[in-house]
Amino acid sequence: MGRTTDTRSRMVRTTAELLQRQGFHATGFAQILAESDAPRGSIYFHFPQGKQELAVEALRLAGARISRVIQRAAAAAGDAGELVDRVVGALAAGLERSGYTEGCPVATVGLETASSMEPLRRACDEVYADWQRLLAQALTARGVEPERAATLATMVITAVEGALLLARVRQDQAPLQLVAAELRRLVTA
Amino acid sequence: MGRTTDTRSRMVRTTAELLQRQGFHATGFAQILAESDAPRGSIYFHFPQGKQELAVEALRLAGARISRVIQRAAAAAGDAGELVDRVVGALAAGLERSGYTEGCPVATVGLETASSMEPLRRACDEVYADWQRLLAQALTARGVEPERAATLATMVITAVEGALLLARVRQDQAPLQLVAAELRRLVTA
Amino acid sequence: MGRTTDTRSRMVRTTAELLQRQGFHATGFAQILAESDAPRGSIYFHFPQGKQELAVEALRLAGARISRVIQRAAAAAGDAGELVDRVVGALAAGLERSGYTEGCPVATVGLETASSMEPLRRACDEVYADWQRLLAQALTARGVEPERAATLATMVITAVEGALLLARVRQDQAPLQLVAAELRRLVTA
Amino acid sequence: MGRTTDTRSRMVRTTAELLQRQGFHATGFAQILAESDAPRGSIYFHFPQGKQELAVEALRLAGARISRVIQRAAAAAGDAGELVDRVVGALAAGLERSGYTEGCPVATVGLETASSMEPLRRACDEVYADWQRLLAQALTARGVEPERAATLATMVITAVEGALLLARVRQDQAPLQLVAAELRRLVTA
DNA sequence: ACTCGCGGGACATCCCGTTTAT
DNA sequence: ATAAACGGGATGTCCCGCGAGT
Repeated sequence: MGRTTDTRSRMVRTTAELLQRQGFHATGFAQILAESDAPRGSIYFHFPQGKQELAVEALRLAGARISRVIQRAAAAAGDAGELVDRVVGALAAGLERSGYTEGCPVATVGLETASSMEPLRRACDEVYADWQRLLAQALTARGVEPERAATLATMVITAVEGALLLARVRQDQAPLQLVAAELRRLVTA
Repeated sequence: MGRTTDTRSRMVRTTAELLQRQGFHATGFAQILAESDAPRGSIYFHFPQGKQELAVEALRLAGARISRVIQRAAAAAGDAGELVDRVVGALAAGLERSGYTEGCPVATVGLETASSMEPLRRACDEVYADWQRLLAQALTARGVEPERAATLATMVITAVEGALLLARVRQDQAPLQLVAAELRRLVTA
Repeated sequence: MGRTTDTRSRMVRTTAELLQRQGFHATGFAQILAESDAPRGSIYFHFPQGKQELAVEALRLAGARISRVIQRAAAAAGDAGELVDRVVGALAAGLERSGYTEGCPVATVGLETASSMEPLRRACDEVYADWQRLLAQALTARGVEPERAATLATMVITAVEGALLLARVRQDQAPLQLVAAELRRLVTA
Repeated sequence: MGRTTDTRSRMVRTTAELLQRQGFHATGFAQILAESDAPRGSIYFHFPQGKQELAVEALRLAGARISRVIQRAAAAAGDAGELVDRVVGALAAGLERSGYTEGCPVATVGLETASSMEPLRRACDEVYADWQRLLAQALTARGVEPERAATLATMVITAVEGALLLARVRQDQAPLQLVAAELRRLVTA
């Protein structure tokens, strides 16, 4: 990590946004360079492995951002139900703010992965694993039995991921809210 | 006229498969033509609007296939829990059989959609709506109160969609099974 | 010639218009069929030699239309100056009416011709020769010495062709009017 | 930087030649690249707007070449008649040398322009305006009254443009020589 | 640390012409 | 006379990756 140049981190941030909105194959360097105002010559200096390397870093950045959302929710929430509410609320707000284009920052790439994109698949996997760990911890801290917490954390992630997908495709927050209500009951049962 | 229109439907079927595995932008005509053994000159005869038109038709076909899975599960299942089991089981089997490449046949495209791909987004939306209707009907037929059935149907779809995503990215059926168990309890409560 | 079908003559008329506006290479069958509302299967029934055959016929039709303009002007004009005025006036009106897209109906194709398009070049050549004959006749009939009439007819055609080109490119009738005035003086000298 | 930018100007020069001979729509990148021995990958580096941008530059280059012909003729010519002779002579020589394929370097493109090709139309317009200015200056310098010089300059251009068209279509220099003789008399009157 | 220019393959699209069947 | 389907080559465009030159 260390001290990255401005150009480099601007490229990563822009790429994260574009991957979230369009996926890997629809995102070209032309757009990345234009939106991050970076020079073409810098790509293979900063990212010798090319597009995949840049994408992996962008996915990690985007994943970490959501991790922080979960941590903040965990710090602020009283009970498990409120935790779910805060997390879903933050995601729903982002989706709506972006005109239903920015859902889960790793889902699109995760679904695009083929055998030639293993590093990307792995990066997505780690992001989900990280979120699951954080959620399970937060639930355990609220008195849920550890094994049950692990199960519930996975359930929350899957349902929210699916709800983000449906909400985006329908251009309507309803699925997110409906799922939030169900999950609230589930985790507080 | 020959034995035609065979070509056309072969193209649609092949495209459906490729969209499921790779998404829209990673799927090129070269691959579609090669795998469906179709002549290049026929593309714009059969699909004057080009790739999007073909993709819309492929998505509808793929959506209808899952609709039939749901209907068969509804016909065979005793209670609501068994219904969920059968649906998830079929999807999990497909995912595993394909080496974790064939998850939901419309999710990838749904997440790739930008403003210039409205017809695709709409097609995905309709597919999900259709599934939701079928599931809600099946639950109502098993004694669930209609409004609750609608909610549960959406919940089932979102959780399964998310589970298909996690399972694919993790290359492991565990999320699907875990979600199936939770949903079984939820719909039979 | 004889009695052509409706479809056939509609195709020729539409093609004439498109050749005048866009030239040969920019005019495709798709557009011809759409604008003439003709069925695709008719092309090679009516025009076995394909696009060039259709274009040759269209050029002849368009050439004959201008020939009639010249003949009408000759019939109505008093002196040679008025003759020039009437011809240029008709062409200028057509150019303006079409939003500066319809200049000379054969010039574009004439300039596009390569060695593989000999029939087209010849058709254009004949059109110009026809116009020159008609103009020379009309001038001779007004007392101009035959040899001089031939020269002046050619001069009128070249200057008007050039003026149509400049007027179109400039989107302004000025070059046509200026040229008309000069030619009037020239032919009445 | 190597010996670069050589490629770029070679592309422009080749394009100018092809536009003169075939027009815009008949000129493809394949031919441009082959005849200028340029790498395919450089097109959109040197000309981000694509074919139109390249064509505009080619038209300007070709226009400037004729401008120099006019300036040289003006420097060398004694009276206005000789000026016309020298200009027409140079154009006629080029036309004949090329086997009646290279007439006016901008006329074909000028006539092909549709609404989607505005930059091309404008480039042609400017070329003609430039020639007209140079010719008018040269005539004024030879004692012609300024307003009359402007008119005559336009007349010379239109007649020569038309003559280049007829000569090309007829594959015969006669129209050019005939027009040259008439113009000589006109400008020295 | 960064840039210019190359390199050439792939993309979706659209072309004109033909064949086979009415 | 027309239709349906093929046939495949060509179009302009855009892609990602590299290397020589500071």
